[in-house]
Amino acid sequence: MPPREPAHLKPRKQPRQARAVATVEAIYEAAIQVLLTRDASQFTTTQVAERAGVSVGTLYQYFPHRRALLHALSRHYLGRVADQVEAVCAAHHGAPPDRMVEALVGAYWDAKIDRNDVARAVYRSAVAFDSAALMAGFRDRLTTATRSMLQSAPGLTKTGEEAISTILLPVIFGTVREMCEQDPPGLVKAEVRRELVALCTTCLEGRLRPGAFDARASRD
Amino acid sequence: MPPREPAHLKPRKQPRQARAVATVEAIYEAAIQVLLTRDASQFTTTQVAERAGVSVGTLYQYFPHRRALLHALSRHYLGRVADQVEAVCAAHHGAPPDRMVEALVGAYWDAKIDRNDVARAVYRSAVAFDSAALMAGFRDRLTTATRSMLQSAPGLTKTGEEAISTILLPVIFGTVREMCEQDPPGLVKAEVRRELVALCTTCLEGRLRPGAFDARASRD
DNA sequence: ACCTGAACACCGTTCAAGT
DNA sequence: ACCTGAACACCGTTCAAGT
Repeated sequence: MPPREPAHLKPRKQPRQARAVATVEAIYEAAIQVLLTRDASQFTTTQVAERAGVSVGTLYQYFPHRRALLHALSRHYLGRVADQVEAVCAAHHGAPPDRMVEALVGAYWDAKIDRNDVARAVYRSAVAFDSAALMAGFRDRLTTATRSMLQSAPGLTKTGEEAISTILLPVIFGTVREMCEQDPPGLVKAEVRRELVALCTTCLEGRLRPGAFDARASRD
Repeated sequence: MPPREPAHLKPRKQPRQARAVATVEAIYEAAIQVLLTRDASQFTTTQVAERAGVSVGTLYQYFPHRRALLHALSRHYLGRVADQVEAVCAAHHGAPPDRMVEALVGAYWDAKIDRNDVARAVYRSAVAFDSAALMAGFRDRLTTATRSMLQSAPGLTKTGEEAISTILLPVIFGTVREMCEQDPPGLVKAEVRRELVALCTTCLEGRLRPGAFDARASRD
């Protein structure tokens, strides 16, 4: 379980009946749509409620204020991405280092880029209000999962693992974010993804003890 | 000269007298301060005007609406960053490839991280309203400057230059952005910067024609 | 338990009046 | 040429009334 959110951002109450669940789902979906319109300052509770097909009062039954809605939306989405990346990392414990990197970049890339629209909406909402704590928690989860995977790598020293975690994650997070926001043609994205994997792999190989290269040589 | 901005975002009029120039400066400064408060949705014209020590009416004399103010602020700042990077790129035409990379990363890093507060404010304003065109123009300027520098590199083939431009800039932009927003301790930042330069240099070296390594070997 | 929508305070924007 | 601040429309949020 991630840490509880601060009281002022907590959802006001949980839906109990089925139609209430549907209402909350509709509000989330509407929020994403509205966030993706040109001017994010048009993200008004009125707009969201209207698009969700409920009255403002209903929205305020579940979310104490606009920021709480944005917070819940980001939390929901970032949690899912973290789940996916954690699973992939866990599945690659003990794998050859280059496979680890490929898996990590791939998992994060897919989670973000495949739902490009949601990712962009969340990036927007994340700056529209202050979500530093939320993002920090997200980064922590991925950092922990990554480091624990890397620590299981054959031939990677402890200092090598530390150094690499410092640079690897900012590079991956940052590059993927750039792709989400620029949203270039598919071919360019594919090239960037390939190059990113290559870049990170090279970076990792520089940290391996000499003998450990063998684990890789057997592949291509 | 960069391309003209769309009519609806143009500043309403230019200050002519000295006190008017001071007024506009004060508005920019106040806007940055307000953008840096916890909740960016509190970026209200009332707040900005109050902090700048002028009345709302004055603000609206120069900026037709809130978004135009944000746009002008970003434009002003991004223009300065692009100027700096372009100058550094121009100064390194014909330099050894690894010096080029170091200079490029360094120039971009310094421009962003040294004025961390302004950079964060601009990142916020850039998503608060739709600034896709502004950002695209900024990227284009830096891409052009970078490619023209790299084309002058001894031993770099044309396809090598293209491939590297595709990956190099997203990685640098993305990583620096992560650092601006996380704002980790100085030591961590220094390490990330060092590693980023190393990463990009390695990436570049992989594209050089064999003989060209000599240009580097003579350094360390 | 859930939903509604009128009501109030506040912010974006305008404009008539001032120096 | 520049500045002011009251005025109007609209959005965030509440709450009394409904099923």
